[in-house]
Amino acid sequence: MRYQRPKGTADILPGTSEKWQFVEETARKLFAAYRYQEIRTPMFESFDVFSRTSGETSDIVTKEMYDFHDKGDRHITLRPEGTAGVVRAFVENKLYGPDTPKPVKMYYMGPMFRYERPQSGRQRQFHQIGVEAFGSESPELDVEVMSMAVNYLQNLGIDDLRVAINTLGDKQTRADYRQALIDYLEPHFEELSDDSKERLHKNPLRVLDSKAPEDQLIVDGAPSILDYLTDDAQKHFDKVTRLLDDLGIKYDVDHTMVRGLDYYNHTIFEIMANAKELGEGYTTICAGGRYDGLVEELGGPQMPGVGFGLGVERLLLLMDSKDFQFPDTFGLDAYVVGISDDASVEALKVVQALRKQDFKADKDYLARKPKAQFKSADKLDAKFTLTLGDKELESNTIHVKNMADGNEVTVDINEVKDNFAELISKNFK
RNA sequence: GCGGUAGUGGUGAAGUGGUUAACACAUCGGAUUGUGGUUCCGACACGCGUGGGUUCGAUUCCCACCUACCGCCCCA
Repeated sequence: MRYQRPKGTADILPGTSEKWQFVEETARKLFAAYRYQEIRTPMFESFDVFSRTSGETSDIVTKEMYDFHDKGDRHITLRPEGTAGVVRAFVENKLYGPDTPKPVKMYYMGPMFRYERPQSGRQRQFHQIGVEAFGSESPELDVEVMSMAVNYLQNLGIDDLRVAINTLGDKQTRADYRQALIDYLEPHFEELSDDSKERLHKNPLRVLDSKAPEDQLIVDGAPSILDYLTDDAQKHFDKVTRLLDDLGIKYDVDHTMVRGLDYYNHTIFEIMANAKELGEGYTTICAGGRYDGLVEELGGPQMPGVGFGLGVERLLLLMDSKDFQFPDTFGLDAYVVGISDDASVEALKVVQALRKQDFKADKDYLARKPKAQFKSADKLDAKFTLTLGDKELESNTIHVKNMADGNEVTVDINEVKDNFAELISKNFK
């Protein structure tokens, strides 16, 4: 064991990669139905792209980012999330222009990087699937994005979902609320956990989702952001909840839910699922929200946006815990046994002919004895085992056996080479 | 970055300061010279995460490091 993979990375091996493909395929199909198109952006960006969008929250930028200087002394960051890069591309390629119909709807999937201590479902290289929609302030788009996320998870067999929503309102709302929160917390300063003492002035909203029990007590009595919404913010939020009701999407309003980033406004949401593999109770699998200021922040015009991201590793963990039945994609249709050097050559031709007909076919490449070859056929879960020996070679025939019921028949070899499907329907039930 | 637990073959694992590191599964070979999923027999650890130390001798004791898992910070 000379070399090992870097800390916090994983090899996705055959047997598991099929699950990934399935999850990705499901996303592509569903997102297409919503008219979202794929965008592929670089896996690394200039450090500034992320430091800018992450809003100076020092921990994220200094501690959690995978960054380095390249040979040209450019400060590079391996993307820690999808949104910033998509927004950068949106601006750089002027997708805000009149040529692109609004809203611009895009999705992405791929690896993301965070320099953190690995735990189950949290790795340094992990994968996200996400969507972003630009160019509409309508609450309807908020709800479309949410419903798409819910649909997606349901399609993957995750049904005991909890959708939690909240609003961060507009700038005015947040400024008012931030002050109100500080005013409330300051008298309790000494009772707060050390972490929350830190957070109080840096990012007071973060105190709200502290896990420390002593903080919980104080937070319970804290003012709610819902009482500080401006008229516009209130209107937006009301519309969102009404639309969710109309669509029959169940949700809870959690006024203590916040985001670590400054660019979010109005609707934010998290979708949680219940699985003991991911910890006690409901844990977040998907998170998203509206970010009307972000395009501008990266040098574009004033252009609203909304989106979500979800972690694929956690999703897969969840599906496994629910014993989700992935479609079987690696079953073999035919295994061709060749019982001599000559027969082996002919077997290769048969295998090729079958593959051309779109059957999954394979043969032995280790010059193994017939016995071992038949074992392989069984092991590989082949539906049919075709046998070629000197006997068959002479008469230009081939032996076909249905592995499920043991029925077998000897036929002209060209029947297999020309139309295997017809041969099966003719000879086997 | 901080704290805790662990690290033996392809896999699950037992075990000991000292000649051959259990057992099971898987794999390969044979019984059965052309038919599988059962059975029987046989083979299968460059040696016990890496490096150093203690010792006559270490996989077993000590130290450092690496990695995994759990918790904290963080969670875009």
